[in-house]
Amino acid sequence: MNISDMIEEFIKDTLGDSPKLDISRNELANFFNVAPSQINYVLTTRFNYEQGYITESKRGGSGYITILRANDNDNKWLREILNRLNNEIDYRSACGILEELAERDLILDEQMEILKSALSSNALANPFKMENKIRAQILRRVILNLKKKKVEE
Amino acid sequence: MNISDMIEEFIKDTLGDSPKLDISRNELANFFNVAPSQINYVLTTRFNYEQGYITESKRGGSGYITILRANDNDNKWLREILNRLNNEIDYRSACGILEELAERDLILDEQMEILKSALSSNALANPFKMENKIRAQILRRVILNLKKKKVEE
DNA sequence: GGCGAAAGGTCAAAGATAGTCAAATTTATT
DNA sequence: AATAAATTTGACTATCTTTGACCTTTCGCC
Repeated sequence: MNISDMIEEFIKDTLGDSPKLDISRNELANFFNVAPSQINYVLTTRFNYEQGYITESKRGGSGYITILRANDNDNKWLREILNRLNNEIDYRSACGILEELAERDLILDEQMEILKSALSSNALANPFKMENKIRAQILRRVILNLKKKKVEE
Repeated sequence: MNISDMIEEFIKDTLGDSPKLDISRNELANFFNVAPSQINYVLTTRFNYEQGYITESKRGGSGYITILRANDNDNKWLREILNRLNNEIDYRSACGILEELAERDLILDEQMEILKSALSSNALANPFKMENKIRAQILRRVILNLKKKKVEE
């Protein structure tokens, strides 16, 4: 386990169940005997949005870094998208949204890819009834895509 | 017996009965006095998926290679699953399959999670027609889950 | 308001691992 | 012996971590 991992663990332990934690970059760096910028490294690699965290900070005298569990209820864009999704959406548009989601680091590229396969016409074809049937088809398509990838490699 | 065979034997001995083993590529190479890339050679020729193993690794400071036993007959298993998916499948079973897929490193954990949300009853409810409607619902559910996750953690 | 100290931020270089690929060598087959 | 297959090596690449020099923002004091 390297130092970044230990700092990550320390922060998570200290955070515990609470929704937010204030730290002092310099103190933390000092405690672990690393360059202050390594704290930034840990934050960007392990406490980013994708991992479910958001950080805020202030510089200058009595500066701080706050680590928050991400809660993006007020993301306008997401709300708009959700509205649009009350209706239909074709495959191309769905892909567009997925790409935006990935662009904004709300999902991983891998997740985007796998969802594209889940949402492809191929997967959703069967037009009539039955959640279970459709779900089976989606899963089937996902697995077929996995196999294809394997063959291609 | 050539060196690759000896490395293979060494790894298998060290692995013993346990399901996984961490090694350091450089240390191992050093121990056997071979080029580090020979470790990769041994891994790809003797510890690959067909032989019942899966490997994971991380580069950089305190990097590692993990050797895991793969469950046998994955291909057979995949084929069975695909057969089953010609019919219906309920949410619990689908999750079971997804977990197996992740367990066997056929999909990432993140992909498993996102597919679970794509396949939830919530997502597939609307029983009647229209690929596009259902797709919209799936995407909607995925995004809602993104939002929920941040709150729950 | 201006200045300087006290935070935190950025970015690129250096260090530490692991991966890839193809050439060279050795071993097995025909 | 000739050819094919497996092994061994090394140069080059990719990724993750650690460090440090330099930049920006904020606050308190004059």
